[in-house]
Amino acid sequence: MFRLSKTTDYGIVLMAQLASLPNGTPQNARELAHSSDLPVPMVSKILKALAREGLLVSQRGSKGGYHLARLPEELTVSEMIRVLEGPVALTDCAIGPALCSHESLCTVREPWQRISQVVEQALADVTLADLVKRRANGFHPSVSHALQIERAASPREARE
Amino acid sequence: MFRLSKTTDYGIVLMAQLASLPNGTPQNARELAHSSDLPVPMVSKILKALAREGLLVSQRGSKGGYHLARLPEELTVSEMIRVLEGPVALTDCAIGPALCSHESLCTVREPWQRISQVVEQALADVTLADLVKRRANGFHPSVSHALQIERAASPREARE
DNA sequence: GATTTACAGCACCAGATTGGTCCGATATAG
DNA sequence: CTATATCGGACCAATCTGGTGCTGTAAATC
Repeated sequence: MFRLSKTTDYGIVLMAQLASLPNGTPQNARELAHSSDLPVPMVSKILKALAREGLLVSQRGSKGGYHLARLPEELTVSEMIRVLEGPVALTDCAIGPALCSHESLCTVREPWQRISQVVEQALADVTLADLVKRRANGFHPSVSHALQIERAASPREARE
Repeated sequence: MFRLSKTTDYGIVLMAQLASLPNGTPQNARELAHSSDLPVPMVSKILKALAREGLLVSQRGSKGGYHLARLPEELTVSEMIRVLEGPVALTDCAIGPALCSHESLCTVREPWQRISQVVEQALADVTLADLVKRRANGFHPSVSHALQIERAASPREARE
């Protein structure tokens, strides 16, 4: 269906939740699950994965929990997706060579690689900090920036 | 895993195959399956869907088959994906409002909508014709064009 | 008009995803 | 030191999507 899995979706929501409070404040799985209204086991599992991959730091024992391993400005959506569901690529063959038995016949592999790079780049242009910016001013600079670029630069209608 | 489904992947390969021969020449399911080395039942099913959705025209009876309903230049990757797997959006909540029970709590919905639009736009910038262009000159203008734009316009490293 | 050829729709199976439980390890509080 | 709170990992069940196959029906040819 070309959607992010719930695991990833939830994971990013949780990261955003953690990013919205002062860094260093540990938050435990149950609290996070409750404040975002997500199933506890799922949240627990996702947080473990994020800690294992080094995006979160875990603290055991009472008063323990998780906190961000890096500043929200230093963490891109692309990276979070990569950690939670593997490399960003629209097709398997876009990841690299020798992964698809049809390579010799298939004429669309190279275009897919390029398209995947464009998508990856778009996702790499948005940081966790961008996701957390308040709607106070109703604007998210870097995202809408990227959108403007895309729109202005390659209007298909105008090319044809 | 954030991949296109095989259905969509195969579907686009098949469309490309059809686009690479003179329009109007009908090609049947078995021939297409054989020339792209894909399972016949799958190919058959995909072709049906594409015909039902108006991207292909089907011709029954002997000497029948499928041919493109439009010129390859007039058909975007975005549209093929939409037909084969639904609207392009990274999360359900990016499609529209009132689809997720967490909307009131969730702070990342609007950013997702914008990101999805960027991705969609990137996919809308590539036409079926672009996918079929031969590697003769080793270059795919519009795709690499889009990539250049992205790269040049928003280098995260330079902004920070 | 009978035969052949090919599309159309329905039903089934498999593997991934989601959500859950339990127990062991570890750090803090008192 | 002991008790408690929390992470870490293994394992499991239900659901859902995606992939596959079969049978029926329409169209073209001869």
